[in-house]
Amino acid sequence: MAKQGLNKELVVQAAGKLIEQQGISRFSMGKLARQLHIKTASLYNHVESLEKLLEYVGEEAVSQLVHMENKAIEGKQGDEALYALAEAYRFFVRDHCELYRVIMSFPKLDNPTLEQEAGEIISPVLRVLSHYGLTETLQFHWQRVLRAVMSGFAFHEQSDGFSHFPVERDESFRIAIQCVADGLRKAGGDRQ
Amino acid sequence: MAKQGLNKELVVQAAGKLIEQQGISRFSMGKLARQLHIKTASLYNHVESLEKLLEYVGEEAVSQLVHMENKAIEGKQGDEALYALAEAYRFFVRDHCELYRVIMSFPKLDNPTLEQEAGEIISPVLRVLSHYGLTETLQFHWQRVLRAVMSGFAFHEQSDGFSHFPVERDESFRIAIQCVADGLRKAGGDRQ
DNA sequence: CTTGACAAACTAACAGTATTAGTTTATACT
DNA sequence: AGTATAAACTAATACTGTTAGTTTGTCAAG
Repeated sequence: MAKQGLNKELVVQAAGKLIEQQGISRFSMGKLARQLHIKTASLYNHVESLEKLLEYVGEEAVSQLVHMENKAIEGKQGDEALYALAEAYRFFVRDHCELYRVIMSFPKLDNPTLEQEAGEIISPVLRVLSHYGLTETLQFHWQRVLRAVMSGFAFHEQSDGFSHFPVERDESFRIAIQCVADGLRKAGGDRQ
Repeated sequence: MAKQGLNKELVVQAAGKLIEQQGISRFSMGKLARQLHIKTASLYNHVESLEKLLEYVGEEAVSQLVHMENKAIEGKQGDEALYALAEAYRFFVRDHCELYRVIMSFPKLDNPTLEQEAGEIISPVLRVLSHYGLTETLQFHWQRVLRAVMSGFAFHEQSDGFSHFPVERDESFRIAIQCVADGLRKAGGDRQ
């Protein structure tokens, strides 16, 4: 009624906040609408559907993650950059686990926008790998390896599959990244 | 009406099949009931809720996965066992990706039954690690590393975050596991 | 200043969701 | 043969996302 200056960006932003607060499982169009002081149906003036909305929220979250990764590695090289990258990923998942769930629940990345964003996602990873003297082919392979380690570790840590063991998770993380660092040196060593 | 011999096990089993066929996003109590030729409300004679049902389906899926892992590594040692374990994990996720989504979507593993099953999950991993001469502490750390690599790789491969690169995913996988194998040898080497 | 266009809110309705309470019914055991 | 019990049922509730059609507010052109 009051016709506030509401648009798609603000709706997506509010959705992200609500998901982060209450968890994705308790999120609904109705709750989002109430938070914005409009009726549920009015949301459809700004987003096409719940599915699309979650896609937008996910894209926004990925952008944030990539931004933090890039900030973390700037000015760094070699193992220092590698650790900084992995740590940024880990802390993002820790601090925004519900948003991370949204990203992970995407069915398939056949979306053109996401496909474009895939380049963004990989960019900081390739930047870190560039200091290890890999062939282009090996860069593609190791980019997969590194991303698998980062996301696998972050996911398990977040879902508590790790907790009840009598060893520090920080140390497990250090060992995991060190393992990748050693592998990278071995793979690129003969060209440096 | 016909009062078939329906019980919790059969319901969970049918739910798993339906999820695998149609995908978790298209699953509902109504569809499951129709498949079983009963009314939706009758399902609640066998399971407490949708959430619980998915928990049971997930537990069943984890059991299957662990069984395949154990079968894959039996009679093998060292790197051969390591590769066999990781491959079993990878192929399970590839062949049952919708069930894998159910497992991954568990909020937190504070469930006592899941906590118990956590031992099962880790058992084949520890068995593989036992050949590398690690201290007990290091075994706990490397169990986390290995599981992170396996699930991280499988997840990314399944969600297509890997596909559009001009290098083979099999080779990326080989490199990832080789990296862990080298790391394990380095970590356990001084005690063997 | 009025008119018109347009976006953004609304109401009303629909089909689908999980779930509960209360009731019938078939089977198995005393 | 009678009864207890588990498993089906019907009916109802409160929510879910979504669409169509309608009112309303704002901004720009005549």
